[in-house]
Amino acid sequence: MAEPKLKGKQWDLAVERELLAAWAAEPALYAFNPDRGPTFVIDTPPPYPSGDWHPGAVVGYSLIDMVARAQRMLGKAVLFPMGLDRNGINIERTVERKYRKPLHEWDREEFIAKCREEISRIGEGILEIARRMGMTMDLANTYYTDSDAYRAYSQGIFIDLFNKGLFYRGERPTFYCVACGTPLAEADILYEEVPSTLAWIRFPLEGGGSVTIATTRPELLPACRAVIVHPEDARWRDAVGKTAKVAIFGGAAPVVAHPGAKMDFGSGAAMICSYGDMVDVRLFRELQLDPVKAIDEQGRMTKVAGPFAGLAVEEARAKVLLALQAQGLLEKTEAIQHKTPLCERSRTPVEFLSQDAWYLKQLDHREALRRIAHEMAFHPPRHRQLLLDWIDSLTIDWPVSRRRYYHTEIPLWTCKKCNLALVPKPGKYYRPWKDPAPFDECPNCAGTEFVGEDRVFDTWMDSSCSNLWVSRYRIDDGFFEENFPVHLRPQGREIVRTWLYYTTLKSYLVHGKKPFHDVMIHGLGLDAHGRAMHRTTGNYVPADPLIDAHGADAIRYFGASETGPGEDFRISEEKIGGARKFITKLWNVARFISMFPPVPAGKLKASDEWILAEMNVLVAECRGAYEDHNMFVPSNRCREFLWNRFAPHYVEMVKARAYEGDGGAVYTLHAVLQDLLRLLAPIVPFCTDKIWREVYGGSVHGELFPSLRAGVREELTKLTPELEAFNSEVWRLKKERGIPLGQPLEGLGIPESLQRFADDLRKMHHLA
RNA sequence: GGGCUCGUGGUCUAGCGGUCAUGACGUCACCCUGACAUGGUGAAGGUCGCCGGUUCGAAUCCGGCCGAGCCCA
Repeated sequence: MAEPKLKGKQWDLAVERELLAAWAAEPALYAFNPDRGPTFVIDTPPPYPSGDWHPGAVVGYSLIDMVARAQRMLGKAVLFPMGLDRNGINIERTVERKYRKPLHEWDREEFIAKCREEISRIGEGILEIARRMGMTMDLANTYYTDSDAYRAYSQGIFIDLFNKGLFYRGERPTFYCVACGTPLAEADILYEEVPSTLAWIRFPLEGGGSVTIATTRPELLPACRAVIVHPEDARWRDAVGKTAKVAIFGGAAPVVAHPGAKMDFGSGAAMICSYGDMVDVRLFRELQLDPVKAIDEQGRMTKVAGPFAGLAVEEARAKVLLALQAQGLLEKTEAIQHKTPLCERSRTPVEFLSQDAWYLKQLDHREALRRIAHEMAFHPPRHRQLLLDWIDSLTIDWPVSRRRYYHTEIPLWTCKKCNLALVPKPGKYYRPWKDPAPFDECPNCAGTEFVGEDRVFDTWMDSSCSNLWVSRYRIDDGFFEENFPVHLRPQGREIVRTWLYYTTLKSYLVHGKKPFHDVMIHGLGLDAHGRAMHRTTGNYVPADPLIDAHGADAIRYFGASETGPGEDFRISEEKIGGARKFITKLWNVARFISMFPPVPAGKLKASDEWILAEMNVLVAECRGAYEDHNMFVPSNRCREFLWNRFAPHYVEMVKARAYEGDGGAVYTLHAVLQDLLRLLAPIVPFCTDKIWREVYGGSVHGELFPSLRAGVREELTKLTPELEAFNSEVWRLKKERGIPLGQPLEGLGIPESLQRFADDLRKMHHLA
């Protein structure tokens, strides 16, 4: 009896480790090689290291790796870089917590050194997981956004845009996080329902009567400059046009009819303060009111709060309520759930403060950005809307300056004499808070003394350069010209409003062009109940144990097959286990075929031609899907083909011929197996390669996808339903009559339409 | 309150104008058939969210409603 070349009846996870070692010795298979064919550049998301890796992220990056592998097998020269985004508040908070010392109490130099130490310690873990998962990014040349080279690059882009007049310095209300001690952009804000107290406060009206406003921020009373009511609100119609006296603090506040007032919220009347929320900001501008700073950068009340000056916001709120009560101006309080803007990092409520900040103009460019959003091909197309929605909802320019340390410095100096802001030449890494000014004299006033900017960039200023960096803008002009726009931006749905948006903005400002030809948006990894997985929610499962238990291929196959492109997926160990079973099935089919040494094509019988015709259908479908960066279709179609068609029908039909060494059957079995392995190689690179190595030698990862076989009679696929129904009928009859499958069945004729398969069918079923 | 997306057997998922609605996981029954019991075969299980409309014909197109999620106010 023939011996199978594949040993073992199951897919052995230890093989994955062996293959990793083998692959490490064959880097040329995955390296960027322009001679291979047309270039395909991928702008891989640089993950932020944080100890371990979220299983959803592991699946996301696996999908990206499948795209890269698929493009290689379509004949492209794939540039698949890898970066780590290591700038930012996350690592700073880690250091602050570890040493129990807030940022602004540190010596800057010392703090930066601690951050670097910490991030280097935890940064490599992600790369190790990527390697373990069989991902083929260029890990050996990983770039770091906190390297001098990358920071110099990011600064260089800033300097270009600065010289184009796209940045301005402004003192205007912005989102401000007291805990982080820095202004924030709209993208850094999240909204959550927070339990709070709605206070109904009576303001006396000049000339008699009163108006009752409802607010969750009574401590802002000293900054109240107006009261608004809805124009159609009958309750307050008489108050409109009069002047109210602000409770306790006694300022004058005109009562204005404005559609921004919500009739069904609280009393229907709202106070307008500088600044409680975005509505306040807008109305101050609209009604040309003079803002008052009631809260300072430390989150304490300023002197305008009189007796409450120096108190923290929360404390002031409680004391103001008590004072109101004492004066009989508090009508009632109500416990409500209030959507509160929080800082995404610290999860504390943000304030609106007037602060000096550097802004990048974005509102002026919305029309162009919308156009560009339409020029890029989205996969899936409907996710373009996520970007469009965000563009439409912007209300302020992008404040890019932050008062933090472990970030890219803003490369600016200000002339001491005339206050002009000066940028140096691009190309070097500048640290204006410690470097001497790179100027001799001010071009404006010939002043010779300069003050270095001590603020840093929002980290998205760095990451939004990634597509320029990987397409070698300013590094290799020829390469850049050929490969910009970059071919593909793959990323998660949750960072459309940040990474994708900011990259689009930057690329437009730098070049006026779209940043990418294609954008692939994958879904989020949720827990088994469909909720987002967070450490804080307690439903977090790290990726490592999943990989150890089920193997990289099973997780990859799960990720490819579980949901369609762009859909969220629930991390389910049961489903990952199901993926493992598919791999074992593939293994065993290959194990069977491996008993027969490959032969040149002999005379093909109808069954052989039939399965090759079906294979053509599968190849066409899979190639089309891979070109569209769709892993769902090939993973599922290949499974259906293998498990429901090839194995039960074709393999069983030709078993007898195979054992006789028939050239038609053996040739076809190998042809189909080879095609299947090639079609599945991007998704399950471990088991397909192991089988290929054992049975055919070499690596499947050096192969191209199969093409359509010429001379195949496509019309044979029309017989598929009938053929499979006939087999099913035989199995059912034998079961009904209690006849073992190996025993003959009497009195069943083969239908006329299937006569061409008669020999194979008779042997398969032992038909009499 | 507005915008977007989604609602298909217990769970997840395909189909997106045309014969008895796809597959997986799970369930039940039987079976070791010369690759596989991490297997095979068979079976049960669905008013395709609800209500209207277009059409000879709708899960599939249109409108409304209900529900879920995300984003914004």
